[in-house]
Amino acid sequence: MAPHSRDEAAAPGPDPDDPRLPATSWAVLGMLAFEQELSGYDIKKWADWSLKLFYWSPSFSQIYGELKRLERHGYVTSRTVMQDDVRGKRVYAITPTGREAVRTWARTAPVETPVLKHGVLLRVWLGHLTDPTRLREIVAEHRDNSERRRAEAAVDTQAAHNETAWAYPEIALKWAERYHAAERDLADQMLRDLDDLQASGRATAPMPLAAGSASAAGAGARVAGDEEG
Amino acid sequence: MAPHSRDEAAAPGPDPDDPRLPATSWAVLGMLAFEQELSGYDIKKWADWSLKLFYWSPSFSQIYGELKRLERHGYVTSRTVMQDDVRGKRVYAITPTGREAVRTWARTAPVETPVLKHGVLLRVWLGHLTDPTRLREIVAEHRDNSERRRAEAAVDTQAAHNETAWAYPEIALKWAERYHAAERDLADQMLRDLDDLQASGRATAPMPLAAGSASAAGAGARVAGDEEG
DNA sequence: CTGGAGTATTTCTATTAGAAACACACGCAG
DNA sequence: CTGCGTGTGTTTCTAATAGAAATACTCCAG
Repeated sequence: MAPHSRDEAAAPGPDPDDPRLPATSWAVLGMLAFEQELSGYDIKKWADWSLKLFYWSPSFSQIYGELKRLERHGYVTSRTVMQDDVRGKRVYAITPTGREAVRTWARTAPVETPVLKHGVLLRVWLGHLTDPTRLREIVAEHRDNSERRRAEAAVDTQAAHNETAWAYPEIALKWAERYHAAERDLADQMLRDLDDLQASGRATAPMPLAAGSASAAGAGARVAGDEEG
Repeated sequence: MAPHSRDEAAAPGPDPDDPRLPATSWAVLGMLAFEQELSGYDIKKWADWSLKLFYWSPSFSQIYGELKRLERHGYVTSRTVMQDDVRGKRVYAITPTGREAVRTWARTAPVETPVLKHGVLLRVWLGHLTDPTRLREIVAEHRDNSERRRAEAAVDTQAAHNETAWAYPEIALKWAERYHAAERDLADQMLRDLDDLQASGRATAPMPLAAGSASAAGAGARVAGDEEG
């Protein structure tokens, strides 16, 4: 087995510095840092509402799991509040230790590459597999979706603007608004590129199925060119 | 147990339609659709080189796993080629069935939301946890990284332009070039927003640790406001 | 001949996505 | 009043994914 992995169930108390928690932990702890008791359900809804515009919303399973882990670390405490006589829910609040930890993370974590997985672009990249009309439809739909998300972000930006103390979320949401506007415009430009390709007649036959496609896969794939035994 | 889950080790032959494979499977199969025998290693290198600019590059473990699954489905075949007398490698080639399957996927798969996980934005959103100078540094570093990726994409776009038959990858790479340029410009705009916030004096004290932060978490968090038992 | 870089693949663990199951409350249509 | 859908709130399960590391062998430089 590994030397001791990166255990975290060892001591009951909080860790000395910040243990290397995944980004989602910090996101959850960060939400709690806005001074408010929140249940797992609250966090999920809030994330869906606003965080998802620039940071993929975590699943229920993960949120509840993270909350338990954060509690083990002493970063949050929880209590059960009753809503009617039988039903209760567990709400979490950040501790001073947790606040310190999330501050340290925000200050010192390395600047990482944003994760982007753009299915539409993958399909454009593989454009020779689809007929041009359908491909155009796909990109057009993506453009419309981007505009929809832009509008959503604009509404949320307004909402944040009206609340004092939401200065930073407002800046992030403004960024999201511009980001999704850019996505929309990028889609439009790509639509034009696609049309130009059509007009130039080089489309739909990029990879002759038989015949001399020897140098086909070009630069990236030439690696497989010197084998045979 | 579930009715029959979505088994895929059932029949040895290829599936009737397209079994619901994850996106990564299609990405791998799509690369093989460029007519070329490729090893797992080749695919990884190629993905790192170009796909990662718009579609997060899969890990070795996943690529090798996907190749085995694709072979079980009859979408690819493999053979071992010798490079010297002892060392060999396994290269994969797409089958007609596989080509048909990836075509069907490209044509019919729903247009899905791109996955974005932007750590930098998360930290801006939580800006009140960091001192403004450090936050500015983080965003500035992100801007520089974006410009670097933009330049990378520009080089690759050129390379694709010179190869015939790379029309669609070229369009995708052109998109990537503009995308990362947009990211760079968005970071610059956000830097200005951050400076404005500083100038207006509303920074660093958005969340009074004590005192009347009753309505603090605002719109999204008001959910926890009507409890107590 | 030792060390590092590149090729090539496998194994392991932790993180993450997503669906589903469960449980209860509330309002509304039949 | 009975069932049905919707919303709250949480847990459990499976599969997908990221990332590091182990293995192993080659070639080249010092």
